[in-house]
Amino acid sequence: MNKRIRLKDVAEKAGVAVNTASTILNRRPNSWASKDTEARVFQAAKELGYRPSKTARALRSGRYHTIGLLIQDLTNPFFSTLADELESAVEERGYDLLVENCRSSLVREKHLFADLDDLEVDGSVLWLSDNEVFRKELAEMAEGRHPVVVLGNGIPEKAYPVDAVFSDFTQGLSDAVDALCSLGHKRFAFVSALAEGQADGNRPRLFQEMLAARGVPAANIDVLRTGHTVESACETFAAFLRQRPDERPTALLAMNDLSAIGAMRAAIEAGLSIPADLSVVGVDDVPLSSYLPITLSSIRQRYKKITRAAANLLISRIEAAEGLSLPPRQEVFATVYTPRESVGPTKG
Amino acid sequence: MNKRIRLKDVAEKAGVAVNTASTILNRRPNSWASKDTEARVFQAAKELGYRPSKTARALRSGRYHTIGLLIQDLTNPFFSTLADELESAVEERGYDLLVENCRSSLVREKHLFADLDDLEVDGSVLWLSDNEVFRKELAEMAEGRHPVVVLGNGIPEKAYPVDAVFSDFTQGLSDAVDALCSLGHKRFAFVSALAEGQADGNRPRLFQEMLAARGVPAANIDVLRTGHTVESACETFAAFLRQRPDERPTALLAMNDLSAIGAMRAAIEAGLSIPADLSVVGVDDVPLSSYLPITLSSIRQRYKKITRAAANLLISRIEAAEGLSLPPRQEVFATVYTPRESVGPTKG
DNA sequence: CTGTTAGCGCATTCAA
DNA sequence: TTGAATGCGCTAACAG
Repeated sequence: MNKRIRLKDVAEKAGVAVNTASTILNRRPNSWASKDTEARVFQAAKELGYRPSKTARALRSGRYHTIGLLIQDLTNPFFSTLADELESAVEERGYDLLVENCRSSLVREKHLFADLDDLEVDGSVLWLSDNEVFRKELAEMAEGRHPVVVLGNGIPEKAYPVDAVFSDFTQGLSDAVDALCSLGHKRFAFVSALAEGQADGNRPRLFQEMLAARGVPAANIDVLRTGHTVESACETFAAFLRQRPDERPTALLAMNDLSAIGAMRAAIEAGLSIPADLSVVGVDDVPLSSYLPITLSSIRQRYKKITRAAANLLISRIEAAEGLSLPPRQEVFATVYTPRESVGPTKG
Repeated sequence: MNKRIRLKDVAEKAGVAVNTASTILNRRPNSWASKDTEARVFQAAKELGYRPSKTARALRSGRYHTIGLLIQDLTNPFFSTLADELESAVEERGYDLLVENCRSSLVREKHLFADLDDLEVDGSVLWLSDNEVFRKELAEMAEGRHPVVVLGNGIPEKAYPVDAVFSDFTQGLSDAVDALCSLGHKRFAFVSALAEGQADGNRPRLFQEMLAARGVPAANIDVLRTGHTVESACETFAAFLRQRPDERPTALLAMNDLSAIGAMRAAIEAGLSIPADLSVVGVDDVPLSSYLPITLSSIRQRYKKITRAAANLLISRIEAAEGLSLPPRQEVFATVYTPRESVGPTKG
């Protein structure tokens, strides 16, 4: 029944004009209204329970006080943690977070990306399936008035035309490889978790090069392509184990914790014990990893740092004076290898 | 610098008036515009790359084509799965989903709840920490024009004044208890995962009654209160195990999978083996549960059914003729006990 | 079948 | 210092 309270109602109750109320309630600096009127306006607003209409404000001002986050799969703890942290980060700066969930579909990703500047947000943070694929579109966005920052693993060879925050994969990976090699591992599997139709990127190569530098020939490395769900990693690795009863790898590195967990499960079901028969390392260091029945070694991403950096880059750009066009910036955070129970020496 | 394309631009290009363009683009039924004009309008819209402003549309129509979802903790796979499924469900009906994350804070929950009808949504789905606490406010919402459906575990003794979808806990719980008892378990622990300051509700009592019916005295049941994170469940149960080196429970039931995983971890670190020394049952059946190194027995909630039912109830109410006021409806879905590796016979 | 008009609630010129 | 207009982009009455 109670109709919506408008600014007009507040103004009337306080005995002032709407714009006066507006200026006061928004604490605009150039208001030299008397202390008394200010008090009256605030009082009226409070008594009436006035809530400004975000929609009207947005329509008028073109500002939404909201930032978007595009992620691949909300169901993946990595992304939900990322969303959670980013929400905290932007909220401190007075922004809401709007999550755009690709649900592991590349075509959905295309659509969401295309609709990005149609979104009611002031800017967006993007964790794309593959930044390279969108390089051209990103360049176009940089021209437009929709600020964007891309996130990702690994530093691109050529810098992107937009703000970016990356995890530097090499440090953590290198430490993991060192650890595995010094534990005597000689045969490796690499599980790259990818969406359907997605390219491998340079990760497998990076892994191979690191192992090569430690004397492990490419022939001793099996590269498995799986989807990025637990299920698919489990199935893929199970199939692999079946068709390879001997000459099996003794160490496995998966591109994310979910895949690592899936592969671990497949190994267990195949009768292998972890880490005695197979050492497993994941990537992301999802909160759950350290609480699994067999705790999972992982290459940790710095969630807090990444999200805070992204929030800062994006919001600074949003709030920068209109004309001012900042050059693209890039920040990089190291990853850290975190050994846990899932890694141990080879039996042999 | 490409300015925003407005409806007016499309209309001009097509040589019609704005409202004509509006009626045509929105495929309103009462438009008897000539096929030819229609084609011209669509063509113009396409060529110009017209994207209607949701903000303006919302301001004008009071409809947002968005529904809100209030959850306790996005980081908890149960809630992220719920969000994911609900998003699918409402999208099929042409709505977006806006996630409101309490981040495990009851005060934040209060705020989000209070701001609910300030939100730019047509209605909301609520998974509250405790429906009873909000009973009064829910009744008020039912009066207002913000449709709401509450979700939850367990059927309330007194029906709520709003639409509701519940998981019926008793079936699954009863089956779990049966299974545990027939495996010879005599001493039990109950881990109720709660936010700080949250009441236990009737769950512990329900559990005790079920066990009593099977001849297990209350003295054989330890009720542990923990937070709802893995960490807190792990710590709480670890502390419990330390102070109770003997007379330990041989079976544990946790109010959600995350707590079950935390407790499981604590048991393992205390040197117990699962299920030989301790059987563990969770609630929710989070997707990950069946892929853990020791797969977790769980009382499954029917995510798909729950979210679809919620979407139907809410959207039907939203789209119901203005005047028509539907009575509160309630739907209930059974839970199903899903035994896995974490449950086995007692050693003794 | 099409065009004109009047707001949705707010912020922001301008006068006063 | 404050009040009266203007319009953000769109939809929905109307009247043509």
